[in-house]
Amino acid sequence: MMDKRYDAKAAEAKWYQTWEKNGFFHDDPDGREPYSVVIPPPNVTGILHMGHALNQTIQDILVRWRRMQGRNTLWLPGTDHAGIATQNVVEKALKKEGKRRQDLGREKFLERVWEWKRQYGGTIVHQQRMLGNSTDWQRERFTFDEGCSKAVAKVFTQLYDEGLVYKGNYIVNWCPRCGTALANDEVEHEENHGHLWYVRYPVVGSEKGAAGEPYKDYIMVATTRPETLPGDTAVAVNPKDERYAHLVGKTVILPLTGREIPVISDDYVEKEFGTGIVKITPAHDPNDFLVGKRHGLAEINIMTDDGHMNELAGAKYAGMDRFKCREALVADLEAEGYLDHIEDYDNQVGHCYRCHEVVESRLSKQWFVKMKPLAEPAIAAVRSGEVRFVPERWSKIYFNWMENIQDWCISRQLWWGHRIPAYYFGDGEVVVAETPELALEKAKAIDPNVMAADLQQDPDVLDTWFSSWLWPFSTLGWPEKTADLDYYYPTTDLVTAQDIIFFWVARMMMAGIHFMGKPPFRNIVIHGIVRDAQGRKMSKSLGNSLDPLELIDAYSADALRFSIALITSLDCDSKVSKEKFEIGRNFCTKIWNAARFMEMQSENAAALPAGEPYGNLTSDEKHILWACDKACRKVNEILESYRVQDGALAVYDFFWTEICDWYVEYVKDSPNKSVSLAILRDVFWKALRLLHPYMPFVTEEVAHQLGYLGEGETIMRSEFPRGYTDDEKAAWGLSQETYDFVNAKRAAVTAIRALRAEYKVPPSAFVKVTVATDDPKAETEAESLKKAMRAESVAFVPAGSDLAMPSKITDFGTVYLSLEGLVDKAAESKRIAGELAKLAGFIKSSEAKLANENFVAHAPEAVVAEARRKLAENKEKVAQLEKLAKLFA
RNA sequence: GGGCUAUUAGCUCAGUUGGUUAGAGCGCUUCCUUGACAUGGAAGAGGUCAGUGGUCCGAAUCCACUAUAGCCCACCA
Repeated sequence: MMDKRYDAKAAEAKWYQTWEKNGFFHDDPDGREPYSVVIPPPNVTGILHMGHALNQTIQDILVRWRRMQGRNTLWLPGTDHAGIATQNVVEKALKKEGKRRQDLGREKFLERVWEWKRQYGGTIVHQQRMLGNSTDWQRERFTFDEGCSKAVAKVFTQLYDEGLVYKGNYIVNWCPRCGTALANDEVEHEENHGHLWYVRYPVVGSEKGAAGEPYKDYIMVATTRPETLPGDTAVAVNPKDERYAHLVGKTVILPLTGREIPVISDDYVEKEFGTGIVKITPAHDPNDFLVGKRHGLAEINIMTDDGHMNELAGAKYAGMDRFKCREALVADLEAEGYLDHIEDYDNQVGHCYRCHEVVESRLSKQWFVKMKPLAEPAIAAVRSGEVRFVPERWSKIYFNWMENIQDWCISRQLWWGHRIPAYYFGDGEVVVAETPELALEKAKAIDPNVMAADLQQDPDVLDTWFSSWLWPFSTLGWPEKTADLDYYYPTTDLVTAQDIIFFWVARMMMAGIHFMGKPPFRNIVIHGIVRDAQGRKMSKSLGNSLDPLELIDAYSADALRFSIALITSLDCDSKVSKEKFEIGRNFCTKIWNAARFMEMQSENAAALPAGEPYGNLTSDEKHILWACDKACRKVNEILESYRVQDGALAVYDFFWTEICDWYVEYVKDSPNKSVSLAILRDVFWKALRLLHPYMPFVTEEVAHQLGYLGEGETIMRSEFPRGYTDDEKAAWGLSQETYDFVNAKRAAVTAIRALRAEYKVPPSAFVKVTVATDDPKAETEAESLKKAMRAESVAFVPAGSDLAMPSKITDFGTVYLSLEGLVDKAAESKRIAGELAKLAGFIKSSEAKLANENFVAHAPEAVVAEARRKLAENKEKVAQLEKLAKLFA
């Protein structure tokens, strides 16, 4: 006996264990068509959030569906070592002990990180199991495991040998808190309410003025960053700016320092902005850096790597925090009469995407990847359609970025990450090799006397994304030639949110094509971001996050998954609130109760072999089989185009409306119960399998409870329903016509129920019903109509008959509710008048349409025919209603 | 500054190549507890599809402009 209530927690724990233990998530390469997906690896420091839940639910739906279709399926899980994020977490822990990473030293610190990973790194991996992910845990990978690390070293070396990796002294984004360089896209720009300081730079040779105005002749410079002033090596004007043409070539005095700097002209300067004169600080601004290169200016670095001023900023400011220095320096400028005035000014300021510290532009030696040569074939692969974005519009954004791609700064001044395989020796010689041994070989080729101990490995590590961009093939064994790599690469689908198209998707495209010769996936499926009910991004600081684990606890994983699928649109972001997950929970309950009904009825179900013709079927039986066939085809078709939401709707409607609301109600009073139940069993089993990708646990549990599956079997490897064959449909006498006939019958039932409600007939009361119709089939439905309408009797009279009783006109015929003296003539007359008015409107519009020659000539035949039919039908309805109206007048 | 997207019922959203009288869930109204299920059932109310103009026999759907909202990219100090 099934329990009255479904115990989701017990079922979910039990089935996940069973699936994993029996290896149901695992396939080995074979002769079948593969379907492979790699999971976007979450940070090893991460905890499961709604974004993961959305992303992974979509993937698991696709994966389970394909697996049930018989494809050899791989969904590869894993985590990302997340350089900065993880290092920050461990450093924070150290801080509590009053230590810094420098106190431990590199090796000890890395031991601590690995220790941390062993202890806490499994959190998210455990949480993913709660979702029901059918990921192949036997193939779980980590971006910092041995295999991935080999791949990283190999890739770096190869790119270096090809001249695509180079080291250069460039201005980079620098996070003073993390103490490392950041790539451009690791910087988040935020609106900042700041100021524009107007500072006077005296022209050399001008006379000293009165107090408060030290020099008579000066030029005025506007800046948002006064603290960088000690690093200025020029001021610049636009070459076309006539106001300042006379100044170019002259020299001005840098306030507070007394240093003399030239006035130069450069197109970069906007005449309209500020005063039209810019201070140039090549070591602390990316634009100024380029201007400096063009004009051969000195680069003066005035800051330390932790955001303090150094001695080059001047003795007074050395050691000062950069923002403290700004205040101090502005105060000094004012005191000395250099500050003209201050304006409020809003601009965008870059922040570290990890710790949110204000990013500093800073000159330093870093490693870069030349991206243009890698980007070109990656652009071509999408242009040619070899790789497809779903929805397609994301390709535009991809092209836009790829066509304006900048070189990628890949070195990070961290300890946690893949160490750069570059080795220095002798007098600035460098070799790059996959291992220290190979490096030594290369070094010996340059200088035979070099010993292993002479080689100094580059202290920096690589950007985390430098391992993630290899994920689709490094996880399959590359650079080894493995069977997995051969079979599962390229992967089929990549499912991810829009926010990592640049970080990750675009770079995987480049690496895949460059190292494997083929793009890493065929379809890139981009879904929206989960937002709160107000449309805000979910974040810890706002406290508006929903915790998927809490939702699973409250409603079950199936409920979470189904609700997410139902509210997800690939085209836009989804707003969610806790109540939305009740939909899934309620659906779960509905499935459970429908299953209980079947169990209770099971003794009535004769053992009819599935697939055999059932003999003479009633119209309701044909109807459910036809609806089931439609649902199966529809769901397959929908999932083929990744419309996970539409699939959920289709199966929800089929299960709830068709099976539960109508067919189960029919079965209760069916004249030949054993056949009706056998059909229900068949249809129910198909419905369970259609639902399984969305709600894996409850479907598995019910499938076993109802005996569809035996010990050791699983729904996740049973066949995904494709609908009935033409032979079956013919044998059972299914047709669109029968289907429509039953829909009409339902309309008649609904009409009587509405009349009962209007006339307040108690639900317990039996009524007399008369149906006016000429359809000879109608009479065969008398029994089922009686039950559904709760009628004492159903009589049939010819169409066009009119009785002085409340009635509604339906596709089935006109249904009359016999009330024997209870008829409210006035109310009925009013209702009829209302209906007539409505019909008059319809008739008018369809007459106008049919009178239009162009409509008849251009519209598809079916549409015109339908319009004609509808018009005739409405006219008939009007005639009938007018007769009735007289009776109630 | 450049690019993208959205605007449909009180709320959240569907609406597949333009084609009958625009749908769902939640919420709301009325009624219904010995019935598989009140986490349920039945019947309802509720929309000039943001606005204006255009193309077309026909527009929620295609085009243009306007309004509003949001996102992404970008070096205006």
